[in-house]
Amino acid sequence: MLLGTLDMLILRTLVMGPAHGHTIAHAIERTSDEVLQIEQGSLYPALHRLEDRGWVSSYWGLSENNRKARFYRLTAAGRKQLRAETRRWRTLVEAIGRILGDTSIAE
Amino acid sequence: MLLGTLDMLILRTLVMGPAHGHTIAHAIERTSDEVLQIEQGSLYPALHRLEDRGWVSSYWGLSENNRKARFYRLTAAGRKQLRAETRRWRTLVEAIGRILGDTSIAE
DNA sequence: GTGATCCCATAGAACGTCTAGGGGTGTGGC
DNA sequence: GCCACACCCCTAGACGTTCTATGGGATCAC
Repeated sequence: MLLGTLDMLILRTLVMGPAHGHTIAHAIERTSDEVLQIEQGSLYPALHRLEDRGWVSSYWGLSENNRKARFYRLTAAGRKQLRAETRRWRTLVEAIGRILGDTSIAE
Repeated sequence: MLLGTLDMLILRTLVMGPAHGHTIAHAIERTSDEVLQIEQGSLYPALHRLEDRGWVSSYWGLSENNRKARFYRLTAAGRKQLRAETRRWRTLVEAIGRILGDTSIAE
């Protein structure tokens, strides 16, 4: 019901420009104040999945540390997908918020 | 990463008092303005899971429509679990919100 | 007595994620 | 020169939740 959120986070991160896996993971962890932890075993399958679906494209390059790294770039389709997923996410959060309620009964 | 949200919603629904599966599902769907759809194939496994973990207890009774129905009641442990899951949920939503940003770049 | 609605349930597939590995390469200290 | 360490990529297999598909029984309206 709420799977696939990682995909959205990756796509969102790539809006800032192309990046490689290691960087993407750190960016997400840092921006979330370490709340979100991105395991490598989740990250790379996700990147490959996104590429298979045409939402990102990739190329080999050199990292800031002079190491071989695969960079990912957002495609037009990926941008569209991001918009759709973001909308859906906000809708879901709002809906769940209505159920949890504003009160502190369950808080 | 975000699985198990259904459990939280069920527990939250049971705060209002004991209920049976059919009612729980409808309550969640109605409160969410039909955004959330609860499939029976997700609902019943979830209820059994919650009972196995001691977060709800169940008993047979009669529904408002005079039909045999299994009612679920929140336990003390379930209440505690709900508080924990709700806190975690809010933390996650906030973290993801920081990544999505307030701007409309990706909106 | 037929159809619709209510109610419970499960098997099996699907999917994303995690655990637990494996490997290669540049950098800095000794 | 060598070693430790951080950087960087990758995958197999297990796991947990959810969905699809299906089954059955019981009550009510007509």
